[in-house]
Amino acid sequence: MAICQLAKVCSTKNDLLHIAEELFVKNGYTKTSIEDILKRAKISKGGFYHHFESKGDVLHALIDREIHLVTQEVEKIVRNNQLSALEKMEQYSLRAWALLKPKGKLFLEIFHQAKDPFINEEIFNELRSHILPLLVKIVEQGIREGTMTVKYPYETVDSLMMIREGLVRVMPEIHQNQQKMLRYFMADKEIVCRTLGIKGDFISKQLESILSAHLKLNKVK
Amino acid sequence: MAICQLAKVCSTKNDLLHIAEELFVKNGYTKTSIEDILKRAKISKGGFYHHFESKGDVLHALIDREIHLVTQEVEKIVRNNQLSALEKMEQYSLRAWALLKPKGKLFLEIFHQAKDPFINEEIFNELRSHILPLLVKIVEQGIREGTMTVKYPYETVDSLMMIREGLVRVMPEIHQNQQKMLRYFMADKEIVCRTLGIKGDFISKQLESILSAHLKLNKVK
DNA sequence: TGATTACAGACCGACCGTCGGTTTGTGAAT
DNA sequence: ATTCACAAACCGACGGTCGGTCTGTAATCA
Repeated sequence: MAICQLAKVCSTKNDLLHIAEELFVKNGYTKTSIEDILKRAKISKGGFYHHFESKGDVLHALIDREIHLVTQEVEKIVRNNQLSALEKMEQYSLRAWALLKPKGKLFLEIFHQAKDPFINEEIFNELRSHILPLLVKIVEQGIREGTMTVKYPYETVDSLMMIREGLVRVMPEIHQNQQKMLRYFMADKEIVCRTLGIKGDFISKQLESILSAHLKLNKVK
Repeated sequence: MAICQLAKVCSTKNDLLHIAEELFVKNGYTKTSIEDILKRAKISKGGFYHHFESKGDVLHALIDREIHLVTQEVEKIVRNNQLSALEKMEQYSLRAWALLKPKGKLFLEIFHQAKDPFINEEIFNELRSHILPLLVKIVEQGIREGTMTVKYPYETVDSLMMIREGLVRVMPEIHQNQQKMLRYFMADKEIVCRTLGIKGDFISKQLESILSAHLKLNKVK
């Protein structure tokens, strides 16, 4: 019975999170009122505020949940002793570009493009505090291995992340044109190579797969 | 009398703009209510909405005004036939970093650091649509002159602007530490050189002046 | 004098968040 | 088994803020 009660508790909170996620994605954060969530969840204001401190609290919970997932993914890459720094950076880059897909599965993927400055700011800060240190480790490894030459690893990686963040903002515009998308992708690849002092080819094998995924998704549209 | 009347009109509207600017900078856009502005301007709601369509309209007016100024400045640099592409880019870079000063004069300079995601989004889009094409012209000139090597000028410059935009967001953090500031500045310089394929030194003469300006301002703090 | 301009201020509706109160479940004492 | 004490989950009316609208009005101009 105690377990049942606990399950009920979690279920309600999860319901709220789930519904909020759906509405936030569908209508945007600012345009979604708490009452909208209540209506769908068939719960009262009091019930809502029993589980969450504020509307922003729900957003935080959603973002935290997914940032955690992404962080774990990146950590797995960084900790893999089998991989060279180049391979690690390649895997991360592919993952990051996958995040820019027009139709993702994660809340982040969709939400990051929701044009809601509040959310973008939140996600940007969270990614910066969690992912940035991990990427710096990769670059430091690259420097040790002699495949990268970077004077200011932390600041450079930070800057590269800012580009990705900026790309998210302009993605709606870019997605409308496959040629554009391709150019931005190639430019990004070039920028990463140059800023990190990587010589030779980088991201070649899986390039087509990720690109074709983008293009396919655009065709479906 | 007609002139007097017209002058009165402009004066009231300018008063509103001026007060709004002050309050926005001081308390942030979202935290400044229209009534705050009315109180200071000693005007009624009706008066306000006679001159502006909405709260956002005031913001637009303020941003537009200053974007126009910045655009003119950059245009002056781009159109100066005396300058090489490198010199133009150098001048722009210095100007851009001046924008990151903790205490600027322009509304943009202060406001850009106001932590209000809405504003940053606005300014980002405006800068992108007005400044980006101008910078692309510089890079194209650089390519013609053989001092720059860029495969995707538009996308690359776009990315560089995204970095500057991102820097604005984290400036409050960076400004607290002179060493940090210096590293970010140097990293930025390096990134610009590498991504644009610039060989040799870039931004050297005026480097100290702009840096010392930053550092002095920090000391005063 | 009629029309337009430049305001004044009451009012509206949407929204976030609070608060006192109720129900439901839980564990212990009787 | 029943009662009691207590806490967690939940209800919904309400307060207060804020952006925006609407009607009224005084001055000015044609």
